[in-house]
Amino acid sequence: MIKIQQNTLYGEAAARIRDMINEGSLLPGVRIPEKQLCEQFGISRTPLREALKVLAFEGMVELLPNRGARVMRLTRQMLEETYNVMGALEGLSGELACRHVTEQEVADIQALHYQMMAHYKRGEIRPYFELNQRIHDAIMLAARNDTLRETYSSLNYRIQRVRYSTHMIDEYWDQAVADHEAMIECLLARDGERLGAILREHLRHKLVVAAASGVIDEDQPTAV
Amino acid sequence: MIKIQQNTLYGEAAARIRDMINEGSLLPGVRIPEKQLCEQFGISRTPLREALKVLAFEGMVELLPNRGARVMRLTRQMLEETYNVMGALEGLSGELACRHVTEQEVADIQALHYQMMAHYKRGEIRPYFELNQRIHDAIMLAARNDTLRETYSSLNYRIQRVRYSTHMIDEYWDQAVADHEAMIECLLARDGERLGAILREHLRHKLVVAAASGVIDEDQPTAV
DNA sequence: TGAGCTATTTTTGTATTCATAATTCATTTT
DNA sequence: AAAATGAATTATGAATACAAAAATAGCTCA
Repeated sequence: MIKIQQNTLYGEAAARIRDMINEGSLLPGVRIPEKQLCEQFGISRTPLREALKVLAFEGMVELLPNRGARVMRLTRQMLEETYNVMGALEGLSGELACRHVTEQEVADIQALHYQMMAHYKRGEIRPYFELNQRIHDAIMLAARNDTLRETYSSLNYRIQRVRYSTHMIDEYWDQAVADHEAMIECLLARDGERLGAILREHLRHKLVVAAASGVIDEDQPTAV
Repeated sequence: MIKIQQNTLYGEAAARIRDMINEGSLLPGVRIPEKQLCEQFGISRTPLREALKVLAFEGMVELLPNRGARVMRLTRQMLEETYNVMGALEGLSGELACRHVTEQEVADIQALHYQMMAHYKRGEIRPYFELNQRIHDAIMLAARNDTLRETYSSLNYRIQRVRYSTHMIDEYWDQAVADHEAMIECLLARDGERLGAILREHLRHKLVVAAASGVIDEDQPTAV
């Protein structure tokens, strides 16, 4: 099967750089040498630089005039800010989802939830995370607001690397699962206000976990 | 006074195109011919194209592969979506502002408020809008969350053209002023939750005004 | 030997050029 | 005459070339 390559070079490049940052092959604070990446991707500098512009706007890299691009460092402050904003957005997604969600979607989300619970009980963290993400995505989709979804997604990119490297402490994990139980109840009852509130709180808990995991650059630039 | 030209060509170009869209010299849906703008700005295509990438990410223009850039049209749907998201963000700004705002800032905001009220009583809509914007900005600043501010600002760009062209009906104007009175009270009482709720509602009212003003492209693409 | 300056190299920012896809216009055919 | 096809033109996407700024290295001189 031939993949239809609708994507432009700069879009492709942006995606790859994003992945590299999230996977840790490009470390926070380090310079991104255009030439090297061009060779690596087999493209010229023009589309690569366009990609960097997009990523800069996303907040993945910072562009210093005449001094090139650097991978944005996540300070504790920034992470806190981002989680707060994402909390507000997820809260809205919950409210809107309760208004627009279909029976079918609720059923699907419930199914995902039970699947997730199974992984939780077995202590399988990776699959748990996977399902968790899919549930949140499903709620976001049910909100029927693409602007919201894109805004959220853009912020989410920035902190993916933290999420990936997060390892759960049991206590927080239990709390997260409890949040999810309550979320399902709200969805069934179409209680948007409460679902919104839970989602906001839910993100606040996640922040604590992320902060504890120690992947954050403290505000004073540590080397690298 | 010499303006410090820290800005790059692409940043300058992006700003100018933004302004052109907001002022109406580039109309929704029309193609943006690269060559023409290059001549107009006196720059080459490279920085201009970089500018378009940024604007595309902001949601000001849409980039169709091999078919160039078009000014994004504001459908009713999009406007509604955007106002919802901005409402959530302003709501958060209110909550955070009540936590972080200084006495001095509250006093400044109050001063702006009274200034605004004076214009309201005199029916001076332009200066009223100006002060109104500054009050919201001040609250946003008091929230001490740059991520929030930038996210909000990016969405705000998209709908500036609607705001500019909005003419107030007395009824809505009265409502807006009432909202503002309540906002000041909340700020003084540091009642973040209520301030947040008011701001969310406040934006909902603005949507009604914008929708009524008829500057929106309906979802079915009208010519142009 | 070390500090400061200059020259060289490297890298970034911008312009130009080349290739390819889309659009337009003319011609042909039904 | 209208529709369809194909050639010419134009615009976009990407690569290369050039200019300017920053980083580096080497050199001089105290």
